Amino acid sequence: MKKQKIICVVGPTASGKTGLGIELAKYFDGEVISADSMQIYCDMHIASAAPDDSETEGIPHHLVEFLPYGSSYTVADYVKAARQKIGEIASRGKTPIIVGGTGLYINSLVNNVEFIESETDYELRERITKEYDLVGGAEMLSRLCEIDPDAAAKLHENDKKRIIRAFEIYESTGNTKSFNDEQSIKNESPYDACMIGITYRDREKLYERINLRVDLMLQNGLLKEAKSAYDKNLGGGAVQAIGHKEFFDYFKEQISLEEAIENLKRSTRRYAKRQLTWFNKDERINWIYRDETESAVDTAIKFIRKEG
RNA sequence: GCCUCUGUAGCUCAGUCGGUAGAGCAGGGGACUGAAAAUCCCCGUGUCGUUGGUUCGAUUCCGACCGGAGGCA
Repeated sequence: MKKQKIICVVGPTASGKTGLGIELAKYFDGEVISADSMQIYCDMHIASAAPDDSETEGIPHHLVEFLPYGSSYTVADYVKAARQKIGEIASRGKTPIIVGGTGLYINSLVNNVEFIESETDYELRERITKEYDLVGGAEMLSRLCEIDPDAAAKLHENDKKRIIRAFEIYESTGNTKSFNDEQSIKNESPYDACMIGITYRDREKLYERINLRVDLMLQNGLLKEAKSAYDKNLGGGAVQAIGHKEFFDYFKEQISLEEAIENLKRSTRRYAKRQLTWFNKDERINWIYRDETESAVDTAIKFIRKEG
């Protein structure tokens, strides 16, 4: 079977992924699918740095700003939706270009991780969480060790979310997490992905860009957007967005605006670092360093040509 | 000009009654399979301002000098 060719543009926040994705789409007659866990939501256009119509130059962008603020979404949902979009774009004879910074989403899509067809059971999760809070992480981890020693060995007793999830999997499917993980990557990926990574060699330069971008967001009305998110007071994935939550303490009059802005810049820097950790271990990625190359687009095109 | 305080990690500062030093923040590294912009783990050697002196030994005590802050003139 011939594999579907796709292009993936990854990298830390503020590195220029969006712009590169659009340029590549123009060059290869493509359409963009976002791989960003925050750009999926509505009402956080500024904080999530979702592309403006003025930027996209008519290139269709998929999986962007389509979910109501306050709803929940999972990797499994994302992969399902992205696969469908890839199929649609390909059937139009266009090139699918995945652009985004959410490592988990990209990896799961490209590596063809197959998730079990089932909804998240929030009641079950809550029940296990209560148990965790009652008996503590060490006890929970040792219980996990009884049923799934492989998974337990990889977890730290403070890794609450993952310990809980391991029990969740066991109770809802009857299988262990390590068994499910193994099953999930049994089938070869239907995609032949050319991975392009974009960043700065000099970390300081990336951080300068981040600081600058935060200032720009503020000029564009970030504070107002954050305030309206704060007033909504809803749950869901969007409340975790960097760019809103940093202002919540300011709205509560617990910190100054300056402090909030500093916190926001710091959160963004740390996030960028985590993204780099994620992508750096992926050997398939062809890296472009913006501070060392004349034209990121030309370099990217060369990489893509080389891989066919 | 004189007096007082001060100079220790990128920043703010502890500390060593003389045996070459440690916190917070910043930062760095790693992990990641249904919350992932989330979550979790690990990481502190720096001419102790410079230079002389005392001492077995000085970042610590003494002197001079060079920065910084304040006070008196």
